[in-house]
Amino acid sequence: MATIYDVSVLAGVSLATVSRVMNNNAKVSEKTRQKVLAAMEELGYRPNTIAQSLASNRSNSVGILVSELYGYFYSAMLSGIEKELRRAGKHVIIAAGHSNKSDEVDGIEFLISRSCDALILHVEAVSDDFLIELSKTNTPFVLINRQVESLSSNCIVLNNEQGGYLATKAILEQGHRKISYISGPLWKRDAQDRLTGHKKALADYGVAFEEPLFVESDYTESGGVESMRRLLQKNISFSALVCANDEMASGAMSESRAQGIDLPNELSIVGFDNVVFARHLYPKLSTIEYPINEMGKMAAQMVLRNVYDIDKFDLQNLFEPKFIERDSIRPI
Amino acid sequence: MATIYDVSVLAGVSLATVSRVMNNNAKVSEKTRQKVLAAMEELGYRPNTIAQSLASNRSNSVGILVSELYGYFYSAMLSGIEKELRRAGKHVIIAAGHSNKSDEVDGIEFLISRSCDALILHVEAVSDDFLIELSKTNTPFVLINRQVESLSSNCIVLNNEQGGYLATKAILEQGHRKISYISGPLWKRDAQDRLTGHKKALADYGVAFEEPLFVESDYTESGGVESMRRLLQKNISFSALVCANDEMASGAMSESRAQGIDLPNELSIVGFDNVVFARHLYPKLSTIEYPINEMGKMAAQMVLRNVYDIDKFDLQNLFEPKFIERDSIRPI
DNA sequence: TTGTAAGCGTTATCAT
DNA sequence: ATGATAACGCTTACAA
Repeated sequence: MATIYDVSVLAGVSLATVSRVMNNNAKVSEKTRQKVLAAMEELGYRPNTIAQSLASNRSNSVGILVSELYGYFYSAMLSGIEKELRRAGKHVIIAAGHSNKSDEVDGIEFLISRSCDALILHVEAVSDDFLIELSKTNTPFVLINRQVESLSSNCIVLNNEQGGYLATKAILEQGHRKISYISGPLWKRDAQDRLTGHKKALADYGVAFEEPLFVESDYTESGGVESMRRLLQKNISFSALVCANDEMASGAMSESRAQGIDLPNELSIVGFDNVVFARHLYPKLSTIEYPINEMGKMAAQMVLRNVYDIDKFDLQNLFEPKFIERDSIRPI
Repeated sequence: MATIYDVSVLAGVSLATVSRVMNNNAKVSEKTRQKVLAAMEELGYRPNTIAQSLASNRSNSVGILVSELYGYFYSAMLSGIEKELRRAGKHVIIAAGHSNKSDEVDGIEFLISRSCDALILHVEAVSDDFLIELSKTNTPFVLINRQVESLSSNCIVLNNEQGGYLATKAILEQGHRKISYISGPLWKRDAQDRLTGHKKALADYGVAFEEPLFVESDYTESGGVESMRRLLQKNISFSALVCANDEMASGAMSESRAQGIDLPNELSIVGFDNVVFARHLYPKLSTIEYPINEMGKMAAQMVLRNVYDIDKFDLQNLFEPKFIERDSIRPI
């Protein structure tokens, strides 16, 4: 592999000059620039990025920590990040945190030891205080899906409350008044917010929130079937169901059908997240779109701007969900 | 950040000795080792991986090229790769090739310029000759889902023919004899192989392959609905349908239902790939499992063994699919 | 077993 | 505008 030295010899200039034309950050006469370019071309020269990093103290790489590599949600996020970063010539190093504290901490240390210029983190288990401490080190980061007050300008979040509101509103507008709700685990902020939105929508339409129609679950499909079973056992009627995510909606749909309920005629259902299989369900699930790909893209732009001083982006911290109408809601 | 120099001073030894205990590749007396370890601990020393790479000409990183970051298939593959590599202290750099030649070539060059020690490639557009040329450079690679004869020991592939065989066999065993087939694009090797398996199964059961029951499509959901429409228009009856992937099966199911066909009673369907939404379909789709996560893991092990000389793995090039029984096939 | 010192391929600070 | 040359933090002969 040709080095900068080979180029300088062939072009008959110094190392420094070659470096200058590569980074074009200093004045080089057009004539020598051409000589150098020609030499590079002839040698098929490729700068050694490792050496560049060592010398410049910049790795041009950003570390990404996601909970899992697997699945629609994270892959959409990664895809948004990678595309944007790659376009700017940066690259991504990826680690998984598996939603537990020690893996998350390990992952972060790993990424830092890899000399990442910045981090994009989707962490769940680590504490706010840990993140605040981390912000005092010299590796800047942005947080996706996590709101830490004192770091808020580096946080990118979805307006979950609004999403919860929209889901329930869509149901209410079709005339439903007896509406059950399957929630995510309430220790999670997003589950809380979605529920808050739900309640607000009910209030706006003058419908009382009824405790018996509510069940807290765990965001999984099996949680959905179990919750549906519980709801049905109570023997109180309801014509619609809002689920705090699509997984649970899928479970609830299976269980409903198993119990002989005709979907969507006897029961309207709405989900949340718009995961990929939502439109493969039967009936096709109406749900709330979670623009995670966009949010990943924004995270990338945020580091491009804050860390690499590429100033052409408008930054945005809060993303708005929107309602996706399909076939799972019927007027009453 | 503390450097190896700081450690050596504090421990009262030379740089070289510190390096030796880090890499424990040379004899160091237990006493000095302890001194060094203590010094590292005290300083919170973290080796600078960039400098290590430059000096050792090893980056401890492996480049991954996938067609897309987005979606279950690739995320499952990445997840398998990352987990295995990370455990060995290597890390992954990821690029996307978008199934087109120029992006694939760019991606590969990008990864090489990042000094990856090895590559794991899932490429579709690039030619065999290109890959053969690439194998002459000094960056070794393994190929997932691609068979190149002269590189076969570095190829990891699924036995697609066997998968096609199993899918059709499952249908045949339920007594079906009029079986239609929606194929993937036949310029793709996997589509060919799956079809070959299908034909072989038919032959084994003494059923003739009938051209009118065959349609070539494109592996997409909309291709599935369109193909189903074409099949139905022909007005020849069939009691079962095998689809060369789950996407098309999903499309075919929607279209069938739209045309008033009662699934699975009037039509049995089998898919291929076992993508995540397969079990969310209604009826839950019986399909062929594609162990892509395992294959990713194997790719990582291959690199670990061939490039990093970690010798504890049994390598395997061919993976066997298996039939997943769910609710979409009924006896005739 | 331990130390010395020459790289690794760049960048960046001085001079010129 | 260009050239020397000292870092950057580590590995690895070669000596001792």
